[in-house]
Amino acid sequence: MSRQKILLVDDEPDILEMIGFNLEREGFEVFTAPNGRKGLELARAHTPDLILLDVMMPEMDGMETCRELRDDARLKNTIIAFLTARNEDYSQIAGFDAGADDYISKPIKPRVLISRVKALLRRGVPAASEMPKRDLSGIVIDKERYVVYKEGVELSLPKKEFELLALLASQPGRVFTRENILSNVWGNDVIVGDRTIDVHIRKLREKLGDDFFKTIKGVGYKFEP
Amino acid sequence: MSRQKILLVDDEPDILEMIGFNLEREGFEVFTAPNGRKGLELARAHTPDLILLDVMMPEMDGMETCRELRDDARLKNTIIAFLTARNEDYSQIAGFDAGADDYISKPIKPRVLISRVKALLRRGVPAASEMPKRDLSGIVIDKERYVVYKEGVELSLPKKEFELLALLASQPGRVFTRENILSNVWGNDVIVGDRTIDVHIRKLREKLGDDFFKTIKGVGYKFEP
DNA sequence: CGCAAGGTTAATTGATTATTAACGCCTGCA
DNA sequence: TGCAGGCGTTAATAATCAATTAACCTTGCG
Repeated sequence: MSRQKILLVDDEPDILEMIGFNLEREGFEVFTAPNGRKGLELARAHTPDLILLDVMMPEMDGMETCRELRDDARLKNTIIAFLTARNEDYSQIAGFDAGADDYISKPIKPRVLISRVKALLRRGVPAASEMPKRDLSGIVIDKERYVVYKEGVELSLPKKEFELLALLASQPGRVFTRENILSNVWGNDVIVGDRTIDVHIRKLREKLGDDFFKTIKGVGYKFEP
Repeated sequence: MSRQKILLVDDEPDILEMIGFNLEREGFEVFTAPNGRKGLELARAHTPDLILLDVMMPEMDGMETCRELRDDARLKNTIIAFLTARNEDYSQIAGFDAGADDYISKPIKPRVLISRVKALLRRGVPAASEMPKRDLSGIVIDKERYVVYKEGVELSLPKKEFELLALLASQPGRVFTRENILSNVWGNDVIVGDRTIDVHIRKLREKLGDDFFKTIKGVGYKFEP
């Protein structure tokens, strides 16, 4: 197999050099671009396996670039990871449903980055996605802050509601039985009635929209973008 | 809390020892059995928290064992994970609906297995699912999502219909008697009239196409791709 | 033809979930 | 301390949808 190609897009030359150097040392073929437009060009020219995209860039930012990348059939399946400054306001990101596969916070130690990159390439899916959980639906769940963004609008849900949402959304599409839900959100030894779950589901539907939560009668609930 | 108990059932002594050793080193209380029958005994004796079940075994295979385990009230809630050889033909896996909670492919690195096991015990829900999706001539059955795709189009069937389909499709071509069907989909102690099955079959025919369900008069029904 | 086995349809029953309101229980705060 | 408000829970009721049945129809075959 030929070397795997990585495209690195960031407006800071230092970052490009530093990360690029480390990736190359690991045997990857690295392309770098200082802005979205150039990045797009290179992506189309080389169809990289992975694209690391800084979110904040002049001229054409990460979000915009990502969307355009996703519009290119040949890049549909390319893994795209956003590089974000730590503590960046996720509500900025939440609004855009650009289609990234993972978020990586800067600054990041080269070794850590390398292993994230390798994991992404190996699995095709974000490993332990560091940050906001995208759900291809304008809904972002930030466990760290106990906050949910719906189309960029911040909602702060009560604990149970949040945890229920987080559980369902952890595997969109998967049906969780009431049993599943109880043992995960409430714990194995707590006894609460079945209706309790319904009520919380209802509150979530109220706040996030009915369509996201599907009832499978006699089976359970699932979250669908 | 006392140590969590894990029952490991596999006919290969090497595997038993290897996995068993690793699980014990992690602090679990491990029981091992070389076949389904022994496994069942041990399960009843110790009510483990998790059962790892090899699918292919002489004497009493994983599927069969699983079904029997599920029939035992005290083991109703025990987590059962199947160990399957990679690339095993899932169409062979009638245990599709035998009631397994997760599928784990062998060979698997001990470290990976351990983390899967821990996740299962912690969450009671499989993390990244290797649950088989049955694909037969344009019909895909996804038990995890409780959804069926017909030529890519998503259909969500009611519980009984879904289970009936899953049963028939678990062994395409094989005839299931009405008795078979009743005991698998409805359970041994439920009494329903004869026409009930017909009606469900009819609904399936309506939704998936007449041709898939063949009636063998005086015998039963079968599913044919 | 007449029976046996299934097929069809629509109505009925039954189970499960949705909804709403109410009740404690905390927490924060004057 | 006592009040206000948010949260989690439950109970009661309504609404929804699946499951079942009953009644009748069709088909194949002796």
